Amino acid sequence: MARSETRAQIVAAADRLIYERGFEHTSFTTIAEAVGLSRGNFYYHFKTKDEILAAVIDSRIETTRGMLRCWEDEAAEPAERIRRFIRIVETNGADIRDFGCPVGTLTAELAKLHHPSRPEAAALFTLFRDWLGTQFTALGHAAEADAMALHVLAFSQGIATLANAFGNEDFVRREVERLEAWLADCTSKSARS
Amino acid sequence: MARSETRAQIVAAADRLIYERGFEHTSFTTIAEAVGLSRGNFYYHFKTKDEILAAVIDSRIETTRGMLRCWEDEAAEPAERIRRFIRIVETNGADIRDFGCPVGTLTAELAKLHHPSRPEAAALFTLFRDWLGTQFTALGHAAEADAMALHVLAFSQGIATLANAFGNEDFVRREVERLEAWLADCTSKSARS
DNA sequence: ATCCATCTAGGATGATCGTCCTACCGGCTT
DNA sequence: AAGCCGGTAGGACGATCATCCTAGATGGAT
Repeated sequence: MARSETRAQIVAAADRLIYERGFEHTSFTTIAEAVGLSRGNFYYHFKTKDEILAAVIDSRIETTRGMLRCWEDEAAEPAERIRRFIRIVETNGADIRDFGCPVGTLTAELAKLHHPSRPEAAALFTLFRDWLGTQFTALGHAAEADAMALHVLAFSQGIATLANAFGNEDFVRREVERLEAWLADCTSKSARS
Repeated sequence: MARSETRAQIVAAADRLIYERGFEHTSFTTIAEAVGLSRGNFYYHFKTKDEILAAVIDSRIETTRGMLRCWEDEAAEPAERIRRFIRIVETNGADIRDFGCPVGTLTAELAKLHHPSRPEAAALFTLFRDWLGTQFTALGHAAEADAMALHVLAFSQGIATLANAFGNEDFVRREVERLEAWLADCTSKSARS
């Protein structure tokens, strides 16, 4: 198989495994078995475990960029775009209940490990933060756009954490509605002004 | 030294280490060095690593119970009690910026590990949930008390996660104010009815 | 058919992990 | 003084980890 193909397969498998089991608890052997390759062969594709992590984070950044672009294409209205973001916790409900938010849990783990890739993981948050900020600016809240973006981000993280802890889907819908109500309130204010 | 004393020392050291580095990344050796005991001596006090974790969680539950009782003693007003809870993210600001919320990060890690002590860790959340629910009931919101408790809990978790990711203290204060404003709105509603 | 670059398999290495065992020490009882 | 017992030290154990190396397989170009 071509080098890049195998690499992509490894990254895809590692991505999922790191999400499900955490970075530290994901071993070379586990990834190798998932891809169907021999353990020793990894050195040819990735020299260190940290290199795999970096590739996974890069891949996630690329995927996220694509998702944001997709939301921009599908929805012209900034408020509707933000709603797309808010609803991921429902869309990916099952995964979040089982494994939490991929971004939040990875960032938290890397922080505890003092891992060099921690800033890159946090950059995933920044991606959402900036994109949401752009949408709030478009809604006419330029001055508070970043604060509002962080609010939406934080709220979503909280929902994900508790959904994972309690496994309660009623709660998720309720909090999503609460956040959407807050958003509707924001847009009505911007329409008035 | 008496058995119970050493045990308490081990639990205290393990508690802190598990918070700072995560459960999996905290080894027997690390805890032993922190307490100043020999590695092998642990078997006398704790037969397995999971046993230490269970003891740490029990200790945290007891500490939390004490903190909640303290808030009840210090503040007669339910709204003020809830505000005490909300402000932990500021009180423990430095720790949260470095290591996140002790409850949230531990629960998330144990979920990924499919660890048998996961329910016990989640019970820490339940402790706060029930206590907050009691306060909201006292405020006259019996019907939505649990939902409101979960909302406060989720909000706090979100703040903690992002504070850890971005290390931004302005954000923490802003979101705390937002949550306190929401709470003030709730109490004014209950006063009116 | 030969050759070379690409890719793979599988084992060796040293470190660290949780776990366990046994020899030891010091203070108390008798 | 003798003996016991709660507490300790330190090393051995097998497993697993990330990493590294080397021998072999594959397949297209010559």
